[in-house]
Amino acid sequence: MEEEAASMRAQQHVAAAEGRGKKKRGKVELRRIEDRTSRQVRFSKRRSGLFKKAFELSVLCDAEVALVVFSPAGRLYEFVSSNTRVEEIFGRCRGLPNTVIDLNIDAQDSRVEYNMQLDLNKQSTPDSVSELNHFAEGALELDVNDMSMAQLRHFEEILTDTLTVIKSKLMMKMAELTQIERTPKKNRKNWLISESEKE
Amino acid sequence: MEEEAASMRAQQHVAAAEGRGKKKRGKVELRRIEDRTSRQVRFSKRRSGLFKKAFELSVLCDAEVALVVFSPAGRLYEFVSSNTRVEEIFGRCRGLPNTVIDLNIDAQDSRVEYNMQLDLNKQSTPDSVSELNHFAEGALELDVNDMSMAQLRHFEEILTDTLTVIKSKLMMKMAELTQIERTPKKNRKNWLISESEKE
DNA sequence: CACTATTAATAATG
DNA sequence: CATTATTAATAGTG
Repeated sequence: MEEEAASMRAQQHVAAAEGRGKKKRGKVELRRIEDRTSRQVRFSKRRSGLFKKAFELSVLCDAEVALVVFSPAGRLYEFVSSNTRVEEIFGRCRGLPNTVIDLNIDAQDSRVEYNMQLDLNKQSTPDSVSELNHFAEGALELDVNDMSMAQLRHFEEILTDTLTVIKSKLMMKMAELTQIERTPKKNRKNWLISESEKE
Repeated sequence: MEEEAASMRAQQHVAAAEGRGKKKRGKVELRRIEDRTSRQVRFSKRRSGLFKKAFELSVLCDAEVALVVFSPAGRLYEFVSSNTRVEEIFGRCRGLPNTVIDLNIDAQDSRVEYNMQLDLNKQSTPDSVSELNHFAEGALELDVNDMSMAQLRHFEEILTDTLTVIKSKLMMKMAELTQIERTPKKNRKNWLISESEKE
């Protein structure tokens, strides 16, 4: 009775569309759930699972993950790993009135430590990156008229210096990693995004 | 080796996970995988699973799902359930300059206008200026040695972006002071401004 | 990359 | 909303 599962396992990525079977417990046909109540329940459960998976991927593999889900009711749920490029983009979603920022990580198992580390529900993350985010947001929305020329220049100077330091650190780190890296078959030169390639 | 495993499935709350060093099959500690090869493998597998889950959620619950994943190597994977508002957000993600935003004031980049529009609706206090200055000064003394590659890149991006804005504001201020102000430009396309929608 | 033993997710149920 | 029976995901391995 596992032949279906076996065949599905062969094509992991896209397919999963077969799902034809009896109404056993843990099995579900992959099509739109008609019953509204049931659909809502499934949505909540699966959304939690999906966000958890996204979180795990970001932690385990040090990947940058951004996930946005609009519920059928139009509610917005989002998850952004702490250090990602698209964070500021998703930040625009927060302006929506019906916005709900949700990160439902099960805090009852052994992953509590990491939840505390990456808890996005709390705004008081003592992370330097988060502080920088706040800092940047504030800078982006700062009224230019409230800053004098001197202030602006001072600000610019500080930012330039910091950026210089960051860039040098980046280059050192890159050189470090490329040196350690021992995979000849894959060209890992793309630290800047090139979305057209697949691996 | 596996003596403690199977029979009891009642325990769901595992608080302390650090003491157990057994390498069981389906179990993994939720922390960054150090081995690069292993991490890459895990990334591929879990990415597939995550995208599959996202796809299933979108189909089953008729939800709008948008998922973006940057691999540790910097490669971009994305999934968008349908053409929604989210899609244009992600479309913006592709177009985001990730290195240097070369913005000169003569070009009248939309970003500048975006910030100017914000200025009209917002009243900043002079306190925010000094606050930001303090923040920026503190940023200089951040220990970047402890930051990961992704953090550094993100940091760099934030700084670059902020610096660009500051520079443009400087130039605006200069232009304003020297009274070479131009005629107001026509309304350009909004730079990712989400209007309030609800259902 | 295919396979299998485990764990994790979750559909149905109380 | 908690529990349980199933299925699905996946960690380790050849």
